[in-house]
Amino acid sequence: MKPANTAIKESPRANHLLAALPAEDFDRIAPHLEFVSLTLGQVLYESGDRMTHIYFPTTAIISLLYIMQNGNTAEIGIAGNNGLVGVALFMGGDTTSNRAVVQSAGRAVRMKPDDLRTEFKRGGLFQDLLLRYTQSLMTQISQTAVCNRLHTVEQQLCRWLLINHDQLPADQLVMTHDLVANMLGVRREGVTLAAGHLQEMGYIQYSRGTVNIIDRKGLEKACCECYQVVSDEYDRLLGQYIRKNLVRKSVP
Amino acid sequence: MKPANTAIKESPRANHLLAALPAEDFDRIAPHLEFVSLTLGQVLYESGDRMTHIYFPTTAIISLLYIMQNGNTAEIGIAGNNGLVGVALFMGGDTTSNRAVVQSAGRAVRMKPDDLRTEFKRGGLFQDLLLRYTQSLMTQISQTAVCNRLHTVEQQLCRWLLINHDQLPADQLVMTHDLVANMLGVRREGVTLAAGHLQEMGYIQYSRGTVNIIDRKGLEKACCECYQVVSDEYDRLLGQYIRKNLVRKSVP
DNA sequence: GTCCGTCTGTGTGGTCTCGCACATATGGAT
DNA sequence: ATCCATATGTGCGAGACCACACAGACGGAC
Repeated sequence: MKPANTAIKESPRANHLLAALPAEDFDRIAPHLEFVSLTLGQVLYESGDRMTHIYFPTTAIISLLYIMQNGNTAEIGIAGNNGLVGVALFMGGDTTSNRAVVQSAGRAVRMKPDDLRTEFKRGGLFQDLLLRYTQSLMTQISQTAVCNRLHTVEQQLCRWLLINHDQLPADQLVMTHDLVANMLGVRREGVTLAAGHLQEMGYIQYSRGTVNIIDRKGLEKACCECYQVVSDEYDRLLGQYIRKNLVRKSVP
Repeated sequence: MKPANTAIKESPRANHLLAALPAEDFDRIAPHLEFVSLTLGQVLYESGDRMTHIYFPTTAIISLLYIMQNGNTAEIGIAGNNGLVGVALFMGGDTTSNRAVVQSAGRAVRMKPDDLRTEFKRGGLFQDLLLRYTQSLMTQISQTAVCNRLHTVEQQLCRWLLINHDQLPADQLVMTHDLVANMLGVRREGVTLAAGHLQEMGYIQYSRGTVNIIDRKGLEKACCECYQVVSDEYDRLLGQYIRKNLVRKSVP
């Protein structure tokens, strides 16, 4: 169920985008990469902040959260070892109107804006990868919009669990109902209810802040189509670049 | 209320992104632009279709619609004379998982993918503009996600009316409740109710497929913050490039 | 003027989610 | 072992939206 090779997790190459670069490109970029450890709840940047780095998670998972004026929150995207955080740095805006917060503690490599932009301007494969990833992120956000409109809390919880499971080496997630509620933009009680049902069905097993994925297939069945759509689109956009031994769990 | 200069509507420069280009860049691109008339309901591309052109609307408005497997629909973004349709062509994916449909009949200029990519690869201001616009589109989609989760149909209807109003020369929109319902991903009756209330408040006046914006300020007050957030972010990202005489109605 | 398709108004009952209140359970700290 | 902060379970009334059904109103075609 988990990738056999754990040693690779200690390299920047544990990030799938960086892993997709040929040695020539990677070697040029590598000196500009800095390893950092990220703790649960850590904020990488606030809405409107000028970003200080672009992050390529290796084992951490980062949430992109929107915070309403009244304090309500809703997640619009997630990036783990299959992505990056900080598209605004190469898209040109330097900031975005959301917060990036560490969802699951772990490590990432990061890069300074100037180094990033220099490399981006070269216009080669690195640029292609970043732009393609950005498009896949747009798909993810779009699908979140649709999902928010049309699907139940339980379906969305399934989707959220699957997305996070994809980026983790194990079948255990660290998350309280309250935390997930903030991500999904719903009440804590709603999550308790949905999670209770999923546990009853035998798909997950949870207690006090940890959730174990017992039956992934079950979750996939209980989920709306949104998970698969985003997953497929990521594969279509980036699958050709991503090394085979690093493809996600969900691939058959 | 409407721009004084209507002659400019007949030029590709009626599109704000094209208008932002210095003569030197524009003259190089102009020979590759083709004027087209778009009719209400026309589909520019289907989900998964390889796009045949990138479109820069001059007077038309295009909706980006997601269609669920069960036929439900929800709009994820809109592009009028302040934007473009077909970001996937320069982002690298060539297709997206949504449908682009003409929301308001009018004209646009379009460009072939190869010509577009050639110009994009030059890496100058044109590339900057396209990437910045893409980031603003991401903001729009993000905000749609949040709005779908947290706001009422009436608030969303206000937002939708304001966005469309911004791109139109007059204060009249052609739209049935049913059409808007498909855009917002809600029931037709829900739109009737919300529209009835807005009419009662004296903000709009409608009958059989046309809506007149009577009191824009009123709509802005009845709206959620989402409209302003997206509007401000567009200005931040692109305002510096857009010619002053073409800025949107909402600017004070 | 008449007809007919389309657009809009309204009602009923059901489901989902909300906000709030409070009870219970768990695991770490002492 | 005990305590306590945190996490989870549950109940209740309200509101928003749903699906479905059907009535009325308008406007273009003839």
